[in-house]
Amino acid sequence: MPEGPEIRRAADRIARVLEGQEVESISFGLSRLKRYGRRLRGARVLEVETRGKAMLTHFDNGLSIYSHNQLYGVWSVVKRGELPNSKRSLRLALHTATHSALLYSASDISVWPTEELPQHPFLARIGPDILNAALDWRQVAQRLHMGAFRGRRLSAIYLDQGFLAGIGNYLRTEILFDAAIHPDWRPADLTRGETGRLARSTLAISRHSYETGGITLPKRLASRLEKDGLPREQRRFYAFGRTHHPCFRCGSEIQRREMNSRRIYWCPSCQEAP
DNA sequence: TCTTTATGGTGAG
DNA sequence: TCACCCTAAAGAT
Repeated sequence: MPEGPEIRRAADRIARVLEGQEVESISFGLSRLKRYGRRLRGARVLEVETRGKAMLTHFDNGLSIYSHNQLYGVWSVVKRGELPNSKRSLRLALHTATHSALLYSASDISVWPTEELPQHPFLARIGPDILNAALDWRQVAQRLHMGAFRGRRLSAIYLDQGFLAGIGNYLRTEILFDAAIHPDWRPADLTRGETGRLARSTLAISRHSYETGGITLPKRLASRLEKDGLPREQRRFYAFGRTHHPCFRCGSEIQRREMNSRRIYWCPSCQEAP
């Protein structure tokens, strides 16, 4: 569940069963964290929030858990006593009287005094959260033209969490496709109209992905493809993972390229190269 | 049993 | 840009 929208949905599920509840017991799978089991038992969960792909669980005793799922972490929320039989390694198990929130496989977990969280090396350097409702497209457009970004290629900017936190490899591809802008462009060379279009797509695609649980295609197109019998994985994205398949807009073959060992996809007709 | 791949991130040069 | 860290599943042998 790696990108911002999926992390935020997991946080929503966890918040529903944890917020306001007392921790009956909590255990950590990583040995360096075991000592916190005792310190968090009996604390009450104040809030579960996300900052990009990082999740923060705040307790009423002044401590917070920072967790980042990287590529592999998976959250599971179950009724108390219903441990899933998973082969994955259990890294965090937080139990209330009625439910358990379980984090598997993640390795980037730490416990912080809440007031020191701003000093966390990741949190200290990330940009605004892509799902922050107060973030408006004009601010995104403005960020694209900040000195740190305006001369770099969009393909690089859109993976940089310092630009906007929560975008990952599939949102990068999907946002650029939706805006019909090739990943090799630099903000400095975009017209005003293109910048605005890109900024709007950035927010629209991210928020849509949050609402649908990771589908970036518009609902009408997605349900038409479902009627056509396509399996779920083939009716999620405009371009991501669709190498050599026809573009949904123009029929051209979607292209794929390797960049920093990450794959990026685009339509050569809809997204004109610089 | 091996190698590869993945929706992520860091630090050196 | 590259090497590396992290973990698990899928694919190749």
